[in-house]
Order: sequence, then C-alpha cells, then structure tokens
Amino acid sequence: MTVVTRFPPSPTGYLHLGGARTALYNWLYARQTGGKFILRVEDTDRERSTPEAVQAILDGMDWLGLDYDEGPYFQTQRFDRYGEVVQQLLSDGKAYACECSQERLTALRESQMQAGLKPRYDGQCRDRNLEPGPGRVVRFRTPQDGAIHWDDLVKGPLAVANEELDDLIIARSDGTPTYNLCVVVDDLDMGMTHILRGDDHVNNTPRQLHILQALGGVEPRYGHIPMILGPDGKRLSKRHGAVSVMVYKEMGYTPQAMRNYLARLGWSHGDQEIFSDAELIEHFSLGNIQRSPARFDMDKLAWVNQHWMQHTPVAELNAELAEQAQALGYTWVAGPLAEAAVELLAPRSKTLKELAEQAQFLFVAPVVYDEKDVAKHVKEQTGEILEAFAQRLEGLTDWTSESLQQVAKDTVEACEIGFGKLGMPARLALAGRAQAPALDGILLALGCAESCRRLRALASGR
RNA sequence: GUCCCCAUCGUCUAGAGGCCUAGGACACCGCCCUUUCACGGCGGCAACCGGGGUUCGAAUCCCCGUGGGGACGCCA
Repeated sequence: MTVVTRFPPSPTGYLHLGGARTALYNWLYARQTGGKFILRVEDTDRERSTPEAVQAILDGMDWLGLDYDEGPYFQTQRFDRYGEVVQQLLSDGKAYACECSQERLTALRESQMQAGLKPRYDGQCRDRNLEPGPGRVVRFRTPQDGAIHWDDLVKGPLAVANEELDDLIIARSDGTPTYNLCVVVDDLDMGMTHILRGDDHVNNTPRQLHILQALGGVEPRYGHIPMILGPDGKRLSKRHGAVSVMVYKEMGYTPQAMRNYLARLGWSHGDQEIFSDAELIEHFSLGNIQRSPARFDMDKLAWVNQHWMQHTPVAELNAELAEQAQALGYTWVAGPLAEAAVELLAPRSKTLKELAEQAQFLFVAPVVYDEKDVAKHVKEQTGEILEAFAQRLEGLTDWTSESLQQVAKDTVEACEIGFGKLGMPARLALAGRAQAPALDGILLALGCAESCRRLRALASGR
C-alpha cells in the first residue's frame, strides 16, 4: 500500500508555525515511505477565504521547501461531488433535512450549557422526514448508541461514545457543504492512508469516521499531533508576534533551520539535535512524536539557525542574503567576497539578517566610523602605524593568512607597540568599528588594494 | 459547565520496572582558547506535579487530586 498524506490548510490567513509543522510531518512521512503528499485548500467558507491567503500559504510551503505531489486542490471546485454525496446520504436515509432556526439552536445551546450539559442538537427534525430544499440544512444521522474506536498513531487507542455526539450539519441552508463532509469525501476520493493533523481535530475524528462508514469507505489511520504553544504556555497567537512562517524568513532564518527546529519540536530521535533533510526523512517516526504540547523557543531556533548558516554552502544562502542586503540598502554580490563574508560572519550571527548587517562593510567601504571606537582606539601615532602597516602589506608577495599575520607582527615590533595599537584601529579603518572579525580574515577578503585604501583613509582622515 | 487529551531541569527532550547518583540540547554562570567580537573546548546550576496503591524494586504500571491544553458553530 502506498502511503498518501496531505496538508489541508484553510485560506483564512498565513501559514503559521503549527500548520507548518503539521505539513512538515506529513511531508516527512510521505517522503520516508516513498508515498504521496497532497496539498488541498479547504476554502468552503467563502466568507473568510481569500486569494491572498491562498498565495501566502503557497509561498510559505515553497519557502519551507515542502513540495507536494498533487494539488493544490480546491474544495470550492468540488462542490458537485459533495452535492452528490449529500444526495446519496439523503436517499440512503443516513442524513435528513432540518428546518430548525439558528435562533432555536442558539437558545438550545445556552440552556444546555446552563443545565451543565454538553451543548448538542436535540434531534427535533430527525424523524420528521422533511423534504430537503432551500432554507433547510442537511444533518448527518449519527448513530445514538455504541461508541467509535480508533487507534491513534500518536495517542494510542481512543474511543468516544456516540451519545456524546450529535447530528452535525453536512450541508448549509444555502446548499453548500460543510467541513466534516468535505474532508471525508476528499480523503476518500484522494486515497488518503495517513492523516496527521493537529490535536484540535481529535473531536472531529469520530464524526468523520461515522460519515466515512456511512459512505462505505476504507478508514485511513489518524494521528493527532499536540499543538505548539507560545513561550508563555498559552495557545500560539498573533500576540506572540511572529506566527507566520514568512516572518521567520524576513528575520533571517533559513528554511533548513526551520525544518530542523520544527521537526524537533514535539518529536525526537534520541539525543540528536541537528538533522539534515536526509536524516529527518530517514529517522522520522510517528511513535516518537510527543504526546503533550510543546512551547516555541526562539533561542533554540536561533542556535539551530546559526548551526545551519555555518554548515550550508554559500550558494544556497546567496539568494536570501541578497534580499537581506537589499533591505539594508546595499547589493550582495555572489562570489568570493560573499563566500568570505559567510565564512567570517556566520559564526558571529544568529540570523541571515544579522549576517547581512555585519557583512555590509565588506561590500561597501565604511563612510563613518563608530564614534566610541574612534575615541577609544585612535591615538596620536595611529596614523603612522596604519601607514607603516599599509606599506608593509603592499610589499607582500603572497596574500595569505599566515603572511598577513606575520606582517602585523612585524609592524607591531617595528613600531614598538602592543598589538592593540594596530589591531583595533586597523579593524576600525577596515570595518568601521572595532568589533569585527579577525584582522587577517578581513584583509584576505578585501584584498591588498582595497585594504590599504581603507587603512590610509583613516590614517590621513584623522 | 460537559467531554477528550496530557504531565521529567526555565525551555525542547532521553527514559518503555532494576542499566537513574535521572542523560543530552538551548538559555544562564564560570574557566580555557584568543590582538576585539564571536566560534570552539571544559566545567557548573537546574527536573521525575502531589497523594495513595501494585511490586523485592517505580520517573516508568493503576487510582484519586491538582495543573495545563483541546473540543463543544449553518468555522475549518
């Protein structure tokens, strides 16, 4: 049996962290088993669905590198099919028309709540044999006795008594189908074998299983993943700021780090923290998904991100770095300088944004120097020292890390000064501030001509 | 309120009855490396929610309590 999984977002907003992780798990499972991963847009709520949200979700999937084998399918394009199924259920007596008003239902709900009961439809129209039609909803005739069981892929055996359920609406009074019906029909039609979804759907599972059985379909396996909570332990929401995955792109996190972190949030493989995609696909296992909700932790994400910035080929980072640089007002050029920038700065940055900020001086000569650093490190003899250093650099025949370090040593000795008297002002001249990478690294990246030009700019400028 | 799920360091987690003096990672704090800042290395701080059982033995199994999360729409 070929595994078929899916990710079914409803386009009412961006792709958020929870959804992204759910998509990732489904994707990983499909890739691991050589199965199929399907993207399905659940846009039956026309009021709230927007084309912008569809695009945002597609962009998010694309950025995260979660490619799908089929889709995106749109539920609004399958209304005919859902209509057929509703008709069939109606004629089989497995569904019925109901004319209860929303006012009555609201009142019913309130009185049940007050009486300490679980709010449910009371079945008033269940046996009235009403003719379906405009103004009337269609309800599914849920069995009233017994219970429904399933073996959850992450939570284990679960059961819900049918008396806890009610006759849910499968078609609205305007004839459009509702979520639970569409999901079941699609999962059936699309041959879904494994459904990994958020914890918030556990309560939908028995309803969907009933519809599924009424349709005579083969049951897929269900696995319910606990939610991702904010740092405060509350449900993740806008108030936690960065909820859309695209915000993480803007903040300078790499898709690789995001996959690694998200996969590891609520799932583990022994003590391993760092996973390449290949390792994720190889080791991902439903049995090791945590059963309790996890909190989102930026610090750890940042750590994972730094790791991947240091271990990802520059070629794969250039595009995002170019965007970051552009936002900062300079142009990132792929090439040797870019490679040097990443090598030098990745260990000093948590994000690509930080890296781009720090790398600016490599691409654009500093026009202003950090005032505090100037006050602290630029002294009477600084000009001479830098000039002497520049001259020695120009005399160099091989531009290597070793010889550059040697030249620095020679200069310091010749001038009879401590290293700080050369190192600090030199970094200031080259990078615009004293807090910069190692001197030889910068010189190596900039080359002789540009380095000397910058050294003299500070030497003569003061 | 009713129903469902869950419960190990601040956080992510390892742990499937003896291997646990509860391990790893992030964060935090020291030390080392170092011409700055980092990276890196070494070390430290820090947890089995509480109470009852079961067992020779419980972080691991059962029950109760407490706490947290979720669901109760003509939303998905």
